[in-house]
Amino acid sequence: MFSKACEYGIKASIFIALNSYHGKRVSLKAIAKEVASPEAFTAKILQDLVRHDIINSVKGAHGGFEIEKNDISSIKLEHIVRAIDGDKIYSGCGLGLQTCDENHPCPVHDKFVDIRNGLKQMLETTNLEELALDIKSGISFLKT
Amino acid sequence: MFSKACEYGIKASIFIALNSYHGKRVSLKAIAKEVASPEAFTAKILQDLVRHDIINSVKGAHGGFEIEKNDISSIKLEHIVRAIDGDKIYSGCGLGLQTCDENHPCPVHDKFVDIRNGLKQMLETTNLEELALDIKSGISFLKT
DNA sequence: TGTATTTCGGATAGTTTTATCCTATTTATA
DNA sequence: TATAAATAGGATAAAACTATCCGAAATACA
Repeated sequence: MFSKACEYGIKASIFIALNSYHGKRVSLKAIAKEVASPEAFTAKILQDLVRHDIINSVKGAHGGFEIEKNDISSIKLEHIVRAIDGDKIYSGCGLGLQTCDENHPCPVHDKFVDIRNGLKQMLETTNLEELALDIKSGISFLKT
Repeated sequence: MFSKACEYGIKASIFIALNSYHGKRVSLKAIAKEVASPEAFTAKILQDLVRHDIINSVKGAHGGFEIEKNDISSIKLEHIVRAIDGDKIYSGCGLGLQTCDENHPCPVHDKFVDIRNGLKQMLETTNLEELALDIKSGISFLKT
């Protein structure tokens, strides 16, 4: 469903949010360890998220990544997915037709639209705060 | 959502079904043209579908691909997707966790399960006959 | 100021997916 | 039987995705 890059990006963002909530900045190394992702690859993804203004980075000693406390609840999964995977999930026909709409639908257009709208809805309404809180309270997990 | 291979496989199967409905066998060349897919790559995918007993092939002059008329309505999209992409869509965690279930869920487990169940439901209930009939009546299209 | 720490960014490598090419094999028909 | 038409299948190439490496730049702190 999501690319590996996107999976890592989402998990990393949750972990950063969780720590930023307590005013703690986290390093790449700590992130990669906590979300079980390859460090160098994760670095690339975080750079991407920084460029898209979803997370902040601080270089140098005691540097690391963080998220503006006030932003945590307004960052939706959608923003992360768009930053990393682009519009792929949103646009485009389920069967790869160049133009696929009500007037010229592919064979599964209607059925596919329903499912994608569900995914869209989910990504647009799920924010980092709720996901981070679930981790904090031990309801959900970032690895294993 | 689906791999290219899967997209081509579904469209090809619909086109074959459409023709088998009228007792017409179709060639690889005709299929690739009608579904706008690369010929050689499509050949590999069709071989796969033949091996999985979803479509039949006939070698030699006047050969081609066909589907048992009686099977057209019982072949679900699920069968095609499974043959080509395997269990990928069904199994596995949305965020790539090795174990992700009710007891040890990833942060998006519940939300993800809902969406995947929708997809699953769609693939399990959609059969080749209805899709082929929509093409036949000009309601939907296989290319462009 | 020097050093350790840490992100940034370019280059490169490995893996999977997508796509092509060529030969072998099978079959209908003249 | 010879020939043309098709699929089968192995080898290979191209592209995309995943992953690693290393030097540069920035920063805190002794």
